[in-house]
Amino acid sequence: MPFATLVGEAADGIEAYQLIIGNRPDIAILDIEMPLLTGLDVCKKVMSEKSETKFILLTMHKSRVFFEDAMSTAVSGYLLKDSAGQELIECIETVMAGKKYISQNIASYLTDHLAVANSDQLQMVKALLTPTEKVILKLISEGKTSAEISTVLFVSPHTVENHRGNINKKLRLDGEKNALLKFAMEHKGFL
Amino acid sequence: MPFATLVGEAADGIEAYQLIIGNRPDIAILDIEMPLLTGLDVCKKVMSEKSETKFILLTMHKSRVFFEDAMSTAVSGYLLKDSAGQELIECIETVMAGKKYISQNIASYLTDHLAVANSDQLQMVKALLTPTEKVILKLISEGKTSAEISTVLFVSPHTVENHRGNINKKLRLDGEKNALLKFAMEHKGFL
DNA sequence: TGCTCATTAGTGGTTACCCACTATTTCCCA
DNA sequence: TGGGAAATAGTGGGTAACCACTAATGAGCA
Repeated sequence: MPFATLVGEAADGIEAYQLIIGNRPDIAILDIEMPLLTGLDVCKKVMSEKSETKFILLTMHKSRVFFEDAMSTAVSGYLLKDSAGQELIECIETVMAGKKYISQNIASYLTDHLAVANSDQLQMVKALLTPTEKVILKLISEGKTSAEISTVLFVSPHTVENHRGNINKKLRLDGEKNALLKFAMEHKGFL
Repeated sequence: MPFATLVGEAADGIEAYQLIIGNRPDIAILDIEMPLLTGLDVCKKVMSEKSETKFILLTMHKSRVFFEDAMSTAVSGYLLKDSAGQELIECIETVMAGKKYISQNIASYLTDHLAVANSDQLQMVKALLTPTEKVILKLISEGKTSAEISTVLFVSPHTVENHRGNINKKLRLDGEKNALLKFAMEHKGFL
């Protein structure tokens, strides 16, 4: 990054949008929490107009919703304000090189969040389910039907259904129809 | 981290395992690619014996399979060999503080991987589905049944079923029973 | 104005999942 | 050696998802 030119600063989202459209910078660094338009709104609006501008978003919160939204909007960088000072240069360089960069804090938050899936009901899985039941749960998480599972395990479909029932009871997946499938898919990768 | 004592180095997985069991270090830094036992194998083996040792894994590959495996084994740190030099100290400090640390490179790989979900069928979603169909798909991804969706949208259950059928046709989710639910849950967060 | 598409609503039928039982065999452990 | 857990297999019944139709209404467009 030999040169860096600051084309402007904006007080709110609309101003930011106009600045970006007017100057077409390589990189726009936006606060998610902005008046009028959020950083994400600006980002989406600009991207819908075939801009080459790459976006780095700053946020105060480790909000999962914002993060997932940002990721699906193909944002290039995502920084927590806490760490923006130390990481900003590295982030800009990474983004200029065409790669993505997310805050180390967010990264650890993500793994923590994954670890969250490790608590509650996943504890029950490990504690309560028998080996066969765990295998079946894993196969369910891969989208297999009871019939398919029965052919994989060389057992009767009835047996698989029976195990499903037992798993449902143990995990308190009461009532609703595809509760087990939903549970299995939500915890995919941790079974 | 005032003091650091190196309790030993190992040439293969079994040696590493014996060293860890014999010395009970605070942190074990393991190569995933090792002879006899992989770093993950060693990690699992030690953890099954109620050890307090925390694990940092090194790998050459950005393999998703290994990463997910490591995460579900509650590994504390995960570094690419490329960046191990710069990141190792920070990683150790983070892990000693009880938090998790994953390579910046892996983090960006993960976001890239999320972006992968953006291709193929998700393109079809955006291109082919009508607004109402997208809304319904999103509600399905949240685990709602057709009946629940019909009450949310103030329409007949038949209408919802009808939309489901159309979505299935457009996305070529032929045949299998809960194909739409599976698709919706797999792409949760990107609808 | 006619055409298409989206949305709405319905009928009828199949299948997969779930629920509540019973029952046998095997294996481990007190 | 008896008791309990796990795996196996079955019967019977309910509901949700899917499949294949038909059909009316309204919006947008050539």
